[in-house]
Amino acid sequence: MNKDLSDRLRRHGLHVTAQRLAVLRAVSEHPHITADAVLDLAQAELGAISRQAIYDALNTLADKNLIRRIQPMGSPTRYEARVGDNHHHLICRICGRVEDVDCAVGAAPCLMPSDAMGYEIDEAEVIYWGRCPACQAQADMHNQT
Amino acid sequence: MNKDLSDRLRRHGLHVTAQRLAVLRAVSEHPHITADAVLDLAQAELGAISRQAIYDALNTLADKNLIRRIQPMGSPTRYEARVGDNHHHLICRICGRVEDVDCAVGAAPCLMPSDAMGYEIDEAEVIYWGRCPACQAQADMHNQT
DNA sequence: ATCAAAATATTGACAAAGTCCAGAATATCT
DNA sequence: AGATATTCTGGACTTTGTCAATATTTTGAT
Ligand SMILES: [Mn+2]
Ligand SMILES: [Mn+2]
Ligand SMILES: [Zn+2]
Ligand SMILES: [Zn+2]
Repeated sequence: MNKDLSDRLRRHGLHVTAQRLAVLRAVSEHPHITADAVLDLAQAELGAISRQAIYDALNTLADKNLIRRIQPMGSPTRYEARVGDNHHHLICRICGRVEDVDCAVGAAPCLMPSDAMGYEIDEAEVIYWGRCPACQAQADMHNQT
Repeated sequence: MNKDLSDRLRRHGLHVTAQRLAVLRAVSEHPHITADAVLDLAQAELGAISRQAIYDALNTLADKNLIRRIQPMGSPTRYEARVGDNHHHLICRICGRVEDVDCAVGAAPCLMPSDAMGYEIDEAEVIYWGRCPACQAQADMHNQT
């Protein structure tokens, strides 16, 4: 319930506000959600909340690592509350579906590129692009002779 | 020279125009360039070219796989002419530098996630995030006691 | 409970990166 | 030369997000 979310905020040194709770709940319950969709959910929950408060909350939560951003090409930034496991994503080129994928080799193996060139790497962001089963079926329909 | 670029266009079924040549040259000679920078270079080369023509050319070239888009967080879309080798990128969180990195394990090994979930995967996009050597040095300066 | 300081939220303007439009003009290919 | 493809103009418009000044809320110490 709210106790859980409040604690998460407090543990990270953040004031607990209705706005942040609504945003954190929206992201927790809807993985890979856009800021716009968060706004809709939060407005439904609170009656009113400013767009700026949404962005403030999302940015603060991301800064404090309570949530994570992903930014697929051609889509606005998306947010998820599943953090700390360096998991990857699988995105359909046709319909935009996003799936979570566990790290391919084990615990964050992808942090090791073939040559780090002196960089101090803290994250490997991996997106697999393809066509989801539904969109494949759809395409097959179309190709029927 | 121009012969090379023209052939690349023709081979992909595209009309050869001064605008497309200028755009393709800009991208080929400046890996990870932004649309805005392409506009500057093309204007310098041709005297005049519309912003719309830049985007038309970039989108057409990307559609035909003559160039590739990458879209790092917090930066506008970037374009590069190095295609077909599924190479990765290393980006500095501080200054935004972008480096090419060869595929980690061999020939596009990353196309295999731990579980493809029925997706038909055609690309694995990998971005390593970190701090470049210069930005590390800068930070160290600051931390000097 | 009360109160002040610090942190947040609201509001409205603003900005960046693109897209869309639609007819007229031009260039390319065969 | 003729058919087709591309570009130009240039403003309006959209989406995603930030900025800055002001108002409100939260927190922790009385
Ligand atoms: Mn995820
Ligand atoms: Mn590259
Ligand atoms: Zn799909
Ligand atoms: Zn750097």
